[in-house]
Amino acid sequence: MQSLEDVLAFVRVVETGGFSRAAARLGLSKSIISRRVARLEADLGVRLLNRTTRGIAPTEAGLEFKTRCAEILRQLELAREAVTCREKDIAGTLRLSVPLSFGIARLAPAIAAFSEKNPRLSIDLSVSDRFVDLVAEGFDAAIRIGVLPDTSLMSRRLGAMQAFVVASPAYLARHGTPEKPQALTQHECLIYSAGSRDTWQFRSGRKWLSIRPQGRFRADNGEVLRAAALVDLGIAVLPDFLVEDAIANGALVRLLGAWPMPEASIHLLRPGGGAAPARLTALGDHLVEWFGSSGETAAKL
Amino acid sequence: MQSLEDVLAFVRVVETGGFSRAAARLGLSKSIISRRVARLEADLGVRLLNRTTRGIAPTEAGLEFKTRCAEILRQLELAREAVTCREKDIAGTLRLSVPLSFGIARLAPAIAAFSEKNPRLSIDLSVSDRFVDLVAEGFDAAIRIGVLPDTSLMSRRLGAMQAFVVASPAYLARHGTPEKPQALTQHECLIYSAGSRDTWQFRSGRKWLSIRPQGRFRADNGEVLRAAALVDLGIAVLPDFLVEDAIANGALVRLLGAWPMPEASIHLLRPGGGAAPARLTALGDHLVEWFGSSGETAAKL
DNA sequence: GGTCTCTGTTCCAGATTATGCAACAATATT
DNA sequence: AATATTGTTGCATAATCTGGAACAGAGACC
Repeated sequence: MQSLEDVLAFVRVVETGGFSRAAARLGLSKSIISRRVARLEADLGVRLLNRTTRGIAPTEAGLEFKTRCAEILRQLELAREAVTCREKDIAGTLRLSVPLSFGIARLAPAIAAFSEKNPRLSIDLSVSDRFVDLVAEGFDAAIRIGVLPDTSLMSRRLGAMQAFVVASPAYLARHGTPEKPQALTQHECLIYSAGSRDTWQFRSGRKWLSIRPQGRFRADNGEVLRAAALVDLGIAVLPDFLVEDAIANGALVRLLGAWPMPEASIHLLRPGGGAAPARLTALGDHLVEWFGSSGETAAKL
Repeated sequence: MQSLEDVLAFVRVVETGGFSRAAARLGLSKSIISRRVARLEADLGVRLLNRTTRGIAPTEAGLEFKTRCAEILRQLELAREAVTCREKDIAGTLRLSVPLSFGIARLAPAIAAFSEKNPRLSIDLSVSDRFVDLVAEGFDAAIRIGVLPDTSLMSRRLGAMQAFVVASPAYLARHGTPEKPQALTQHECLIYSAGSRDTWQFRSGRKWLSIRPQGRFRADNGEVLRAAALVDLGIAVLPDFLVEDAIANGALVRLLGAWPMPEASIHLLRPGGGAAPARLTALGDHLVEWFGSSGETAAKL
């Protein structure tokens, strides 16, 4: 395996017509250049240069090798430029994994707007509540809500999501309205079965209150729980983006407003270390801005 | 200036799918490979691979860089050939893809002998049952047994391999010895699950007899099937090179000798047209002679 | 002819880098 | 739970690289 430094030294010697000039060109001593070319000749088993004390002349083999290697060096530079320019360019393909309900309700418009702003970028969105292996499945990034699952991933906080306790007016008419969190244990609670926690958290002054919900209905999807609440089955804890409209139109009522629930952070996750590609940084910036304004909207409810 | 060693390490990592495999291929430790690729990424300022503890996946940039650099490495090899008159010389590097069990059991000694005869030649042997793309993965040639898969490759027949029906003496003592091929259906057959055929072929006079073997044990590797036969699990069809020793020492008995199975041809494949490089022609000559004499040996069993 | 300048080569000692082993954490498999 | 495999990193040793200096050969100039 020839060393590229040997090849470069040789090519420069032929181009400049001498070892000393090549050395000056490359900012090295002439002894290094002499040695590199000699090593290249030894590796190849071919004499590339005829030497006199007054200079050099390439052999026929040397001329051919120089021609080919100058092109190879050029191709290598093009390869380097291709990958470094790409990283600085908002182009190519961006593969994203996003949560199901959040992806449809909140992210689709955000990413559509981003895509419109960056027409040279293709976006491949995979919508799933399943935890994907970003590396093995070839994703550039994932958007995740709540607890971060894997510390080997690089994360950037995009904003927050607020959970509300809600029930239908008909349910409340029949069962009464809970006046404080502890009263929930006397109610039919609609339970999210994919959560990392089996308690509902409320802030009470400086403290956090944990309530273990009881109920006969469980589901691992927020939209299903919303549907259950809308048909009067019970009290649910649901993210803002799933209940904003129903609260606005009166189909659901927000409860226990004096006991706020914790916000869940929205994060952009990506594999590995080092600098993020430009297209990911741009997406992150765009989403921070998007959720920044949307987050304020939710807080006003 | 990227180092060619770094580039080569990276290209091999992508081709083999991992650092450890690339290290084995290049005969270096995995720590060197890890560091060379990391240095290449640092030099370029671009992440080329996403890493987990279980493996790697090239980034988009990584894929592009690999594609370009594989070509650059090839051009460099062509430059070398051009000046060393390699076409007429048995020197340089010969990259070969060979089947797993056959490569280990039969080819290694043949190629070791060839290498001894040609000390200026380096040999890079890749042992795999996977079908490789000779051109894309930079192989000079492949050795294949049986059906030829791709007519765009140039092939040269080196010899043949004979399959035998075998079982252990203990299995036969317990279950009896089949007197003709049809009796195999009453036996426990050990089935090769990676074959292109689910029948066993026997010559009966001028005709071919197909028997569909029945059995509870399947494997996609000949050595596994041999091991199963040695522990009395049943009757297997195995190539000569895997059972010669066991037949010679009585651990396995050859059955149904009067109904020969078809020979499988051994071929040397290489890409493209034109004249073969001298080193490939020499290898082919050497292997023809090697299998010629070995083929006779098998026929005597 | 003598001197100077330029060329490429090789020696030498110090600086720098490469190497493989081992340990480690993470993950998958049995 | 134990084992195997993956890729990363620390460490000590070995190997290689580097530039300056010395050298020989050649040409230009006075």
